[in-house]
Amino acid sequence: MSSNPDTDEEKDRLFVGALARGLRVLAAFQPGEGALSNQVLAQRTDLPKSTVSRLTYTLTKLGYLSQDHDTGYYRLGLAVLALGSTVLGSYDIRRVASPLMREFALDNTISVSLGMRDGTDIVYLETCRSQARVSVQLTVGSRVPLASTAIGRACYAILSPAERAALAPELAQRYGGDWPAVAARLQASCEHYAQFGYSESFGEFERDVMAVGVALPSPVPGMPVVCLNASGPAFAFNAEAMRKQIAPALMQLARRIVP
Amino acid sequence: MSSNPDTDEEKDRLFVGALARGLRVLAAFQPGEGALSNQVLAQRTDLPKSTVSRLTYTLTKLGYLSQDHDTGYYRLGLAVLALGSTVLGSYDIRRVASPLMREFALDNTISVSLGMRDGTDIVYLETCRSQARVSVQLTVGSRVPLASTAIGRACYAILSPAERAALAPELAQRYGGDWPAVAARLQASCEHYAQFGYSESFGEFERDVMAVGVALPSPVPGMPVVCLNASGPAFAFNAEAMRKQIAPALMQLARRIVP
DNA sequence: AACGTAATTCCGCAATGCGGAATTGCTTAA
DNA sequence: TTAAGCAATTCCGCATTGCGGAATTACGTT
Repeated sequence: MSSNPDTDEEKDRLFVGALARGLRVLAAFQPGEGALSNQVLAQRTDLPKSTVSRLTYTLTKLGYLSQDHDTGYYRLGLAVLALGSTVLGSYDIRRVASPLMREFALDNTISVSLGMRDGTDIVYLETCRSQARVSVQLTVGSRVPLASTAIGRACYAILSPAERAALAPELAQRYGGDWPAVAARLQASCEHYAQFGYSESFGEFERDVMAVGVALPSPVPGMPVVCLNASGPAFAFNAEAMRKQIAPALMQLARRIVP
Repeated sequence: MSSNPDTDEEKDRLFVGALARGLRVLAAFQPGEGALSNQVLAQRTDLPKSTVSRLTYTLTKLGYLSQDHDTGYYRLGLAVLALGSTVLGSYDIRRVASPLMREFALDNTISVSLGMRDGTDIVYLETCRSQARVSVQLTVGSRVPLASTAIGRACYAILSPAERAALAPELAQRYGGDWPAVAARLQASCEHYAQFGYSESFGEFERDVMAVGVALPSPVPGMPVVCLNASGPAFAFNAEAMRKQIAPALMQLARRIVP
């Protein structure tokens, strides 16, 4: 009867399959999309139509989905937004960091972001954009790869050897044949971080975007590490400007956020 | 066996109780809180401890909760944040509105917010804060009452008579004995809106905070109405400044967002 | 009116999720 | 070191719940 893809979970008597299926429906919605039909939801979740109908009915009653009166299509409901903002509100560091980040973005005409590691990704907890236009408009909740971004490399640089060892299989799976080259660049970035106190990603994650990253000192016990990223367009910031001006300012911002 | 509080739902064969219970666990977390124990979750959700254990186990496996290694306490996971930001990303209007709102906040040294009606509340979809300190630090996902806020009154002002009639029982239930007085103020606000094109809330929702609200024209078909709010401290903005300077500028902003 | 398709509802079935009891794990006090 | 207290987890018998395929309904198009 079960349709979980993970056979370990199929045999896991503690796992609540109906809850998992319901969340799978919510997760079927992608950023930037509008409303989805039952059929699309069934396709994306690989669930039977009657199962999807029951789940969408329940989620709509609870406010996690809303149904368009005209088309019958579904979109994520405001109850989901409430949960999302509750997550953000649970990170104390954002209250301290946000005003300082806005000031930094203004003073330096650069975008600055705060993020946290989640597996081989970094998830943005806060982002303050400069007025300059850059290609990637990353927002809170966005995920970027750890291996090719300045913020990700800063996070990786302050992992313990045990944590890096635990992460290696996930990275290897993600990068496949490219992993040796990626690993070499990560190692070089660690050395750079150890020597200079910040990491770099110049045009590697996003073409023509220059970025530096810094880890916040003394993370809260029991919490994953949190890092800062400053990024701007290559036409406005050359490598020297990033190294001589932005990187020191970002390290100073980190010290102001966590004195 | 069911522990749903709504007896209609208990008898509703289409309703998926396990999903509802799982979401109830997620909704137990409040903004500004950190991690919660199993016991607190059981208390807040009114579910047996073994039920909560099973649900938190499932939610943790799926990334919707994360468990602190030291204390065993739970906090909302980053998968919830992803859903929250997907909600925001599904509102096209935010992409257009956000840059214009930031510019407005800067130019006028005032906070500006975009919100949508959800029952008798307004939910914030975007907020751009001025540098001036105000008491209420509302963020995306925040709910404010429709009846006592400028943005709420603007939303109410453009509801059809049928929509207002449908909303009246919910408002009556919310305000109880105060409802007649609240209804009178809402009615007066509608008349003000009809005459001037904006609504006011001077020190009514939050002491010493002056606010005006405007509905965006021609809402997207099938979408709830979206409104703007501009608010600042009374020491910086008296009634005349709000009426002569801010309200016209906000109406102009609305026209720039939806030409 | 007929057809096609999406969506919902039905219904028989048994797996799943329930909750109280039992057990485990941890901290604190004696 | 031992005992007690409490939170949290796991067990387990039970039957409700949720499943998915079939049937039905709803709607748009021809």
